[in-house]
Amino acid sequence: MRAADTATREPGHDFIRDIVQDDLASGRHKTVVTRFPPEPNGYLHIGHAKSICLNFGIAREFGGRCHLRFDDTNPTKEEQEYIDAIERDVRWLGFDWGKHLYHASDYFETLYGWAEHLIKAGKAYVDDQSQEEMRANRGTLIEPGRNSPFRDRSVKANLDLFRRMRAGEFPNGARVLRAKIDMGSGNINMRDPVLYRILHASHPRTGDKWCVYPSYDFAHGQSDAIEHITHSICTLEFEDHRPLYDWFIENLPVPSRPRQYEFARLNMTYTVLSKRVLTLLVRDGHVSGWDDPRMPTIAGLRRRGVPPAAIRDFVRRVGVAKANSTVDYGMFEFSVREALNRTARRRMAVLRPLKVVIENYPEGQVEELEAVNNPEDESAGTREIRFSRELWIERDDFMENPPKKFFRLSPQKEVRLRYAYFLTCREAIKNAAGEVVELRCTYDPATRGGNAPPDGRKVQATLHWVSAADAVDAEVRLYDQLFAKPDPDAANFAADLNPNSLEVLAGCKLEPALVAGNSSDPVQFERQGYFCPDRDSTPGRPVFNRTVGLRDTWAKVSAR
RNA sequence: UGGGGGAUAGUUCAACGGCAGAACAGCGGACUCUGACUCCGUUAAUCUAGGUUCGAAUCCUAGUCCCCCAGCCA
Repeated sequence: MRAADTATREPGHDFIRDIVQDDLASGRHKTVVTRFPPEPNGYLHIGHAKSICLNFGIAREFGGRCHLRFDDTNPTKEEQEYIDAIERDVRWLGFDWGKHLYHASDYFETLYGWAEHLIKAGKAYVDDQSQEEMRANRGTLIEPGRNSPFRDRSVKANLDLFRRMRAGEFPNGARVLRAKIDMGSGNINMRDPVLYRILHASHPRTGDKWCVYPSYDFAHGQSDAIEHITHSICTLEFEDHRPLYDWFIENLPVPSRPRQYEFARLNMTYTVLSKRVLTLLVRDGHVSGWDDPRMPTIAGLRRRGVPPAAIRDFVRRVGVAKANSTVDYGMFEFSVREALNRTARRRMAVLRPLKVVIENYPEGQVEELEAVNNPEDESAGTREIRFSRELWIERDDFMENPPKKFFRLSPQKEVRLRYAYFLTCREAIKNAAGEVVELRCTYDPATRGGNAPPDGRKVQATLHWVSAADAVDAEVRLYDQLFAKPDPDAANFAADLNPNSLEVLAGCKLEPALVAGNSSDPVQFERQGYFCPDRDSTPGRPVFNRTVGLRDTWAKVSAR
């Protein structure tokens, strides 16, 4: 596991870490053992990252270990692709399960034996009711259920039927194995929950060996016990499964007694973290795939250029508690910018180009000017950038009739070209439609390198630019929120999709250093944001993704 | 009308009977060859009503509001 990136900060504690600490201090446990238990039926998202950081983080902080365990009890929904993606994403986030990679399916034989154990103890029975009958007899939230007519079968009959279920004698849905607990319980999970169902389906790991599969409830706690998990940490919706979790631990000859603790799952504004919805977004083509840079999946964030350290930092800031909450997306962006600011090389790129011709700059002359790679990191060094008579600047950096607070270029106004010269706009040339298509400007040779001239003249703005003769054309993809509303409706998510979540810019002008070396590292386009090369790039056509924009005070001021 | 949880600045999280604090967001300023970064300042909260106590966010009582549970999903 990688060293804490937050070493200089408070260690950070929460009610779960408090419990772990107490259990260690009191001697209840010698070491802490946690687990991250994904079901391989989709890709991991930022909500899972919270659980991953919690479980692996606790193991690291308290000198214990954390298992990666696939909760693969439903072969009708699970696929090898997801298994591979999950392993890749957990590793990428910076965590390592060592040799502790497990699957609930590793325990199918043991689990099956424990089911027979329950039958022999008179605590489980085979139920022949149809799904509809079971539902009808389960009662409601306020009315108790009714016992199944098959509830009092003999142990012998139950054993025989259950073994024939396993042998494949019955079709899907014909019978289930149920625990005999209490159909009158106020907790619906205790109303004779299903332990095994018949599923004639091929499993990614066990193939066709089984046609009965344990339910989540019958597999999870027992898997924890087999692995000697000390603290089984899950989300709030499993809180009322805990009595059932404990019931199995108490009624089965399990090798250890894990305990379950629940915390509130992560929610973010403008974001849906529901595997069902994410799956539909992919399936119905609303996004290009699980790793579409607009997706809140780990794979999407990675392609977007978000560093794993930013995700860890975000999760740490959000904290762990039991109250349902929705985190402001801005808090995530803050963590992303903070991580990138320290590490990203600075480069210049013009996204929406406007031609500048410097009338007093000699035709054919080219100069090499020195530029800093990262002001936050001197060891990143410097690079040379070429300057010439014709340049590209950002369209947004020129206004013919600027408002009062506009510091950038306008007719007769002087600005600095970053690392180059002071530049004054002399004339804006328009096309027939009245659009500005070119700026005629002059420069001051006394300001070489961007330094203030001897007369002490100052300038209000510094613009980025790219030499036209040297610029590399590129495609740049700008992303906005996938959803237009801060609280999208998961039940009808398509209606809340942001139609402008992707903006593709062609003909962007890059400084050549951006395509030299073929690096996949994140970069800052100065004054604009953090970007990273996309895997769609080809040698002739680089493609960049905007990870996140820079904080933009001007945009806020100009909007008022 | 059942069972299980939860309510502290706009947001997220602390405070574990003893001065309600942080981060993000906001606002104002300083600095600046990125309207970035950084720095400084600042606005802003204990769900309600009672009670116990020298003292209550914290303990007790009664309410209010919010979330989860009726898959052979996890």
